[in-house]
Amino acid sequence: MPKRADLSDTFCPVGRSAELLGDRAVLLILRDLFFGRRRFEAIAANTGLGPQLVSARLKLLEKEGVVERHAYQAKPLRHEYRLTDKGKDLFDVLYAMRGWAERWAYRDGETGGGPAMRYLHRACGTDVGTATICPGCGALLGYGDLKGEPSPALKAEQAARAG
Amino acid sequence: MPKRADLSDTFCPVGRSAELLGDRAVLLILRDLFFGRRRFEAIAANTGLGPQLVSARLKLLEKEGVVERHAYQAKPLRHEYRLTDKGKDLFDVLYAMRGWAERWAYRDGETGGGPAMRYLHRACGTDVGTATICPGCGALLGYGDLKGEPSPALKAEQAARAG
DNA sequence: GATAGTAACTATGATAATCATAGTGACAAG
DNA sequence: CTTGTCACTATGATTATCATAGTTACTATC
Repeated sequence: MPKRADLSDTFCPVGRSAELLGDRAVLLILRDLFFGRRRFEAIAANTGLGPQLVSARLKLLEKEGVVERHAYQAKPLRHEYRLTDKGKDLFDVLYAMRGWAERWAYRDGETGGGPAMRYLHRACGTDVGTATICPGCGALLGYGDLKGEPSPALKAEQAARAG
Repeated sequence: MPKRADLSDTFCPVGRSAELLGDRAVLLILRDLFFGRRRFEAIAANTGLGPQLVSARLKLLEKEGVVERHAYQAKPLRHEYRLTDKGKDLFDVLYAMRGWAERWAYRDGETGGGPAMRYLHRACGTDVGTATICPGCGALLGYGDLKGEPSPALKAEQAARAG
């Protein structure tokens, strides 16, 4: 790519988000962070992205205040990456993307019947499907309210990438 | 870029969405389509993307079943692009992106006080802010329920690009 | 105490996507 | 019959991405 046009000073809010989120690598890294993968190598392995790209994007996300680098051991200095509040607030975007894909992006029977990823409302145990409001108790759903459970097929895929 | 890794057969729903949505041009074009811009030239002018990119992405979106090409005149054959149901269902994603940006992506006072883009609930007239449930009447908000109104600054920017 | 990991990166070169700019085809209007 | 509009396609320079290999700083094993 050439020097891509800069959208960081548009007044359009979607344009501003697109500057950061309109990038496959950023989206995949955020997904992994929301999933609890905080280590560089774990993210690189699961996303399938090269270390150079992961490095560049984590630096960008850090600069944007979406993730924080955190040392988790000192002897050989090692860092992990954590979502900030600004980062956690991106959950709605990723959750909407997941909902759309569950509804439209799978051929019949491909997942073996259910969704590729099931979400349960922690408070009441209801399977929320792709809803943003719990069908069981009516509560508005956000990051932390939900417990994700990958389908067997997805779990197998992740295990294969980690090995 | 090299031949980018293919995510269309991951079982991860975010990965599948990212295959399409992890692209600045796609996001900007979708934004314009949701905004009612259906003509090639209007989209190219407003997004600032070159005609080649717009052409390529519209073809991709059509292939994915997100937009439909529709002839609006026959003499000189002219087409416009419309969102399909699958495309309209992406509203939640774009709306979540907009909400995040309104909350985090503007420096103080940059928009002149309010949000860069105001959304009113058609049914009750309430300004919904960045909520997904109407603060006035409690209804769940989707595409078609909302009326967007760009701020003066955003309106001026769009007019400048169209000129 | 030399070899083999482990984790988090950086370096290198080939490939391909993006941008800017210009051009095309079909018609309408002046 | 020249100019204008709309929806594109063509071309060449630039640069991001991928694949692969290498680096640094330790720890654990033989």
